[in-house]
Amino acid sequence: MSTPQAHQVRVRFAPSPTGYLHVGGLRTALYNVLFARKQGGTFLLRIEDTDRNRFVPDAVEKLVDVLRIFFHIDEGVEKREGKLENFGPFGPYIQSERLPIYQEHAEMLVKNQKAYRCFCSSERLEKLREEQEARKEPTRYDGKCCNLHPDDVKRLMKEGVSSVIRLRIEEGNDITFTDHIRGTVSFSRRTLDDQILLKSDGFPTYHLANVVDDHLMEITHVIRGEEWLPSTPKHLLLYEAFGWSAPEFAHIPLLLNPDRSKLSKRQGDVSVEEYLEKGYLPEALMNFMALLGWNPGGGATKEIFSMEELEEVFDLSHVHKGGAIFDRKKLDWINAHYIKHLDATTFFERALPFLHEKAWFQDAHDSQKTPEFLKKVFSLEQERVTILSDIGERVRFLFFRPIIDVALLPWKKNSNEETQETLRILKEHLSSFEEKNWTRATLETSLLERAGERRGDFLWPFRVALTGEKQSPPPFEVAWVLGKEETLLRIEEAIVAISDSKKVL
RNA sequence: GGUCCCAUCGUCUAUCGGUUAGGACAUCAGGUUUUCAUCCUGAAAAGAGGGGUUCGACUCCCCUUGGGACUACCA
Repeated sequence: MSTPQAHQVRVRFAPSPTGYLHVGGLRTALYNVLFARKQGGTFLLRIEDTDRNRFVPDAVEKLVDVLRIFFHIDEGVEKREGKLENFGPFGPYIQSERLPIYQEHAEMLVKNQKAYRCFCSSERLEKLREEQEARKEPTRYDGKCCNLHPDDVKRLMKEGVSSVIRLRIEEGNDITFTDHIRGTVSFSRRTLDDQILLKSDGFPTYHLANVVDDHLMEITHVIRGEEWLPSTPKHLLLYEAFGWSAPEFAHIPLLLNPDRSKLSKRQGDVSVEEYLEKGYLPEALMNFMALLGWNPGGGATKEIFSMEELEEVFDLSHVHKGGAIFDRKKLDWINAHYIKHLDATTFFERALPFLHEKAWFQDAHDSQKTPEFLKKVFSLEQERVTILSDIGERVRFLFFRPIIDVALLPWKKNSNEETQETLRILKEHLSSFEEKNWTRATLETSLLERAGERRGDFLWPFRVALTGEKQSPPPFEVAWVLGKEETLLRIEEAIVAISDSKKVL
């Protein structure tokens, strides 16, 4: 006999496959994972695909792909050799593969009078609801079928009239439970509807499937979004009807749009895939999400947490109750912070694919696509990009010779002649450089020394000549990346440009 | 309409009856050997309102207001 694992914490993330992972879902998953790890428990993934009308091809595969970038899944579904597979002792973990289980359980409830067959058509239900709304009454099932004679049920079934199974909610005490985040929550039974458990197509509704699976999979803590709080009493009633003890609940606050409504597609990016594609780092995303609604408490002001640290300190008791606006600016800051702290090699490896995606990069010269060159470019970029897809955008002049706007060249009130003279001095100075001295440090030291007090006079035309821009990394760094030959060429072009402009005048 | 949840700077939040109500993002100002970025310093910025309880409430209770979620054969 194996020891009963009554005290073993088991939590689940149970998304429905919509085609992409919602950031709110990612945070729910994160809180589940953190809670599980802290307790030394198990985190499982269950797929709630019980709505055939919303079937999206490959959605489960996509979900699994994204999720595994962030978390290790102990039980559930994963891709092995490109194929979806259930793994773990309580499978299958995909609800559409568990239909008979739900059907049996629903029938069991009917047999025990805890549920009943309802033959009302969708049309009748819809009309009923409309009438109730018109009368400003609570919309709910009127109980037409709740006391059907067994013979009638038999007859209707025989005739093939489509039917659903509804939970029978009877008079009784208020339903009260303790939520880990909200404390005691209480609902009156009278406001509860006779919830549909099994749809006419034989698929379970969320309520049935969720309760049956959480019980069968021995889930100890249900950590889910606050939108489920109002249906928790129904779930509790279901556990009771089955004669099961219910798991513990923790309803975490919602993620909000800037206008404080539930975070939605309409008002910005909600798909985790999109954030990843834009170059938000998974670890930055985790850090940011953890802080939306949770903090370590105790007056701590630390804001940067690795996943390991989070697993260490996370605690449901420090989860906030109110919803949190998804603040993109703060995410940007955290992401930039993580990027800056990446070691150069890692940054290079992770940002490179984003450069390869740029259409303009394809037109760059082969010598500018070598790792040697790109590493120099990236060293200029690391402290300047917020998201990885920013890579290269601000420094295209490193790949393509800029067109010089002569008007931009002079520093402050300097004349064209003075500027041209400066550029000549620069050219001469740089020409004398030996190739082996063409390093970042040497260039900086040497140029600053040559410029002396007149830094602006020197560095400004230098920058414009090299970049064509008013804003750029320091010109000696740009020169270092470009190399001696290209640098001298660009300076010469600027000198010529000034001469040409004089002729026109 | 009904049920439930929530309420500290613009945003994320600390505070678990006694604090000059703290931090971070964003904003603004200044500095860091030219611009951008980084970095540093500083500034402005909050307890929705009304009742209680208490020697003392941001903190506990009630009401009001405001916001949100749910109210499908969707999850």
